[in-house]
Parts: sequence; structure tokens; C-alpha cells
Amino acid sequence: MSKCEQCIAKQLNSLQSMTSEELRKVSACKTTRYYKKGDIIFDEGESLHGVYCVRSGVCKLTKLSANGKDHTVKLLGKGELLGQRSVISDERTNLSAVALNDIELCFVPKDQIVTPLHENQNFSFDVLQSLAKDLRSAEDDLINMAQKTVKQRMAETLIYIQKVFGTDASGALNVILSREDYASIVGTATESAIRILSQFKKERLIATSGKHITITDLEGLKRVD
Amino acid sequence: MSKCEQCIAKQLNSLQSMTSEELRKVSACKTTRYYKKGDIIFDEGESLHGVYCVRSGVCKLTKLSANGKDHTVKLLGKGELLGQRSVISDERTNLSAVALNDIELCFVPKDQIVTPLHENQNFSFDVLQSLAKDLRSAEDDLINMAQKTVKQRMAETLIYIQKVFGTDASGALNVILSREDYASIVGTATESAIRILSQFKKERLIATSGKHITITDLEGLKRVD
DNA sequence: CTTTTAATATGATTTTTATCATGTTTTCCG
DNA sequence: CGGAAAACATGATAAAAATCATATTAAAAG
Repeated sequence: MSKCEQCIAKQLNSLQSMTSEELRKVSACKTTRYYKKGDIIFDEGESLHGVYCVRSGVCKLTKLSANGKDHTVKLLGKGELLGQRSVISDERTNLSAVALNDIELCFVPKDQIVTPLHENQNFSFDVLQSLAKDLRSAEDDLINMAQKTVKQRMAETLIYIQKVFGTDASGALNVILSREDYASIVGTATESAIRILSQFKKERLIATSGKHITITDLEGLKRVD
Repeated sequence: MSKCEQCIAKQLNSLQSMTSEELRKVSACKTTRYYKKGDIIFDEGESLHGVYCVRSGVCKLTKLSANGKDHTVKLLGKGELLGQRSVISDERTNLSAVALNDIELCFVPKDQIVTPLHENQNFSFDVLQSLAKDLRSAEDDLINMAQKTVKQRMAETLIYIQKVFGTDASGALNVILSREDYASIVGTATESAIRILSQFKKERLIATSGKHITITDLEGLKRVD
């Protein structure tokens, strides 16, 4: 099994602030897990026994609301950590994690995270900063949800996905989502998501071919209101 | 000036995890500041030189959105810390803080927070946990915003304010907000907020007298849809 | 104490978005 | 491959909420 010390994904998260000794321990007891598209990594309300680090692929964090609809809170890609917060606050998970394509996760037992958090100042400060960033971005999302139209949120979602997860050789978004997934991120009805994407296509802001979406007019998307 | 060591507000936040030596230092260099209703404590985009701890009164954290309307992200009462996140991530503030009534804040210079964060494991773990909680609650708010009706959000806002800030001798909510403030919390137009509160009154879920609001049927409010 | 201004209230209308209905196209799987 | 199921698409309608308009009331200022 590959070692954490050389892992590229690690560079992207707080684990890089661990001492080499801590990292060696993590490496020794981590396990790699594979999930297929649609697989549930964990469900909301579960007690987690560790943290997952994304080695490849993309997954989503969702919450089932009272009306029976899922809301997607965040998409996570390479290097991002899942379950970090639940482990820190020692609570059951607030969100479910679902694979959006075939993914590879490293599972690191709780102890290997919590002990360094109490012993390694650099690590805990790094985690602190990453939580602070998450919090800021959650606040921004809240305000977007409160004050922007569905159309604006959809445009921003497309731009976000392109920015964070990039495009393939043909220029299409790397992350392939169903219209229902888009609806769940934007916070709207599936039909509305479909309609808006159709409209964007008509207005030549995007090009679509099945689930493949290409942003053809980024500036135009930014101007949507 | 009163000492932090004996301060009741301190019991409610992470400062309680400081060592007595750290707390003594904080106490020695903190300053107490008074603000009147409506005063701006800090504006979004400012660089903070420290953290504020609420000794008495209530303030709101708001963000001005593109359409010129304010959105209120959080209400803060006794013991809560303002600016914590900006100081941790060493960024400019994302939100403005405004006094909702006459308030008393203790200002603690940045160093007194950041140094212990690097040196005192208990303190930094405590702050970590409180950020984790804030993050969870921000996620919940996002989902409420995405999936609940304005009426539901208003009902929940009233219940939240009663629960967190309590009622006065007559049973009315302790925190006095304008209809515009309610609109800003709920994320709706001021007229809509007024209309919904009028409707709640008609349905005998609340009683109002000017800005004073009394919840008369808590169970009814919980059932609003 | 009156004048002015801001806050509250409510009706009418429009816009936005959700829901329902019904095809069509993809995708999945035996 | 062929049929079933899921995803996509789009029209029609309904519901939710924003906006515009205009009173009325309360609060602040002189």
C-alpha cells in the first residue's frame, strides 16, 4: 500500500502539518477504500470512527430535509477530508457522503487525528484555519441562497465546478452530475434546474451533450440575473 | 476595571480554557468598549486587531449583498466572541457587526488570542470545537434557507430568539428587533416579514405590541408550514 | 407640542419558482 | 438486443414571494 508521506492528496490538506512521526503512524494504520458511483460513504447520524481523505474522485455531502428532498452542501475532491468535523466535535455526522463517481478514499482512524490535535500545535492550528475557511464559505453560501435567484445560483454553481474541478480535453466540466444533482446543489426543483440549463443552452452560455456540460460563455454566465 | 478571571461571560466561551496566567494577561490588556443601539462595531472588509467578547447586550453579524440588502447571519449575546474567525484565519472580516441594543464589549488584542492558540492545547482544542459547532449550525441554516418557506423560517427565528435570549417579565422576547431586522434574518422582503408577523398575530401564534413580540402558541409556531 | 421622518400595515400586481402532467430520450439490465 | 426504468424535457397551472403603491401609526426632532 502506498505511503501517506509521498501522497499528493495530503499536500492539499491539514495532514501536511503533521510531524513525520505522526504521518508514519497514520500511514501504517490507514486503509484504502473504493466506492462506486452512487455508493454511500456514510449516512447522516452515523458515528464515524475516523476521517476519510479523498485520493481520487469526487463525492458530495448532502442532508435530507423534512420535505424528503436532499440538499447538497458541498462537493469534495482530491485531498479534501470527510468527517473531520464530526470527529473533532465528537458528534454524529450531520451530513451524508455519497460518491459521485468511482472514488478512492483513505480511511484514517479517529485516534490518529485526535491525538495529534492535542499534541501538535502546528497541526491543530492548521485544522483550525481550515475550519475557519469552511465556516466563511458556509456563510457566503447562506447569503447566496438567501439573496440570489435560482438562475444566478445555477450560473455560479457551474462556474464553481469548472474552477474547482476543471475541464476535460474537450472543455467539458470534469464532474458529471445529473440535473437532479444540480437541483440539489442550487436548492431548487429538478424541473427548474432542467429548465434553467436548457435556457442557458439556448442563450449559448453553455453547451450540453447529455450530462456533459461545457461553459461556452463564462462572462455571460457571470452576468446572469 | 473588572477582571476576566471572575467574568461570567467568559464561562460561556473558549476563554475558559486558558491557563490562569494567560487569562491574567488578557485581563491586563483588555479594554471595555460601549456601543449604543445601531452602532457599528466593525464593518465587513476591516482588518481586526483583536477579538470582542460580549459582556452584555446583543449584536448582529450582517453582510451586504450585491442587491444592496443586508443579510443577518447570526445574533450574538452574552459570552459570545466576535471576530474570532477573522483573527484565526488572519483575513479581513467577512461580516459587519452592529449593536442591536446598548452593549458592552471587551476587546482583547489579537496576540493574546493567537499566542495561546499556538501554545495551549486545551485552548486551541476548545476553539476548534466551537468552530466545528458554528460550522454545523451554518450548514443547518443553509439547508433551512434552501428548503423551508419564509413562513417557516420566520416561525423558527421567533422560537430561536426566545430560546437563546429568553423573555422578559411580561413574557415578551427580550431581544427587540424591527420588522426589517426580522426580514434580514429570515431572508425576505420587509413587507413579507410584516405580513407574516401580522398573520401569526391573527392566528394567535404570537401577540405583538409595537416591537414587543410574545410567543403565545409555541406548539402552533412549530407546526407552521 | 407639532412637524417631520421612519416604521408598520395592507392591497394590488408581477415575478419567480414549484408542482402537476405528459412526452421523449437515455441508460441500465436480464 | 429489447424492454423497463430512470433521466431529461417542456407545457400548463398554482403557489410563494417580491415589488409597487399608498395609508396609517409611532418615533424622533425641533
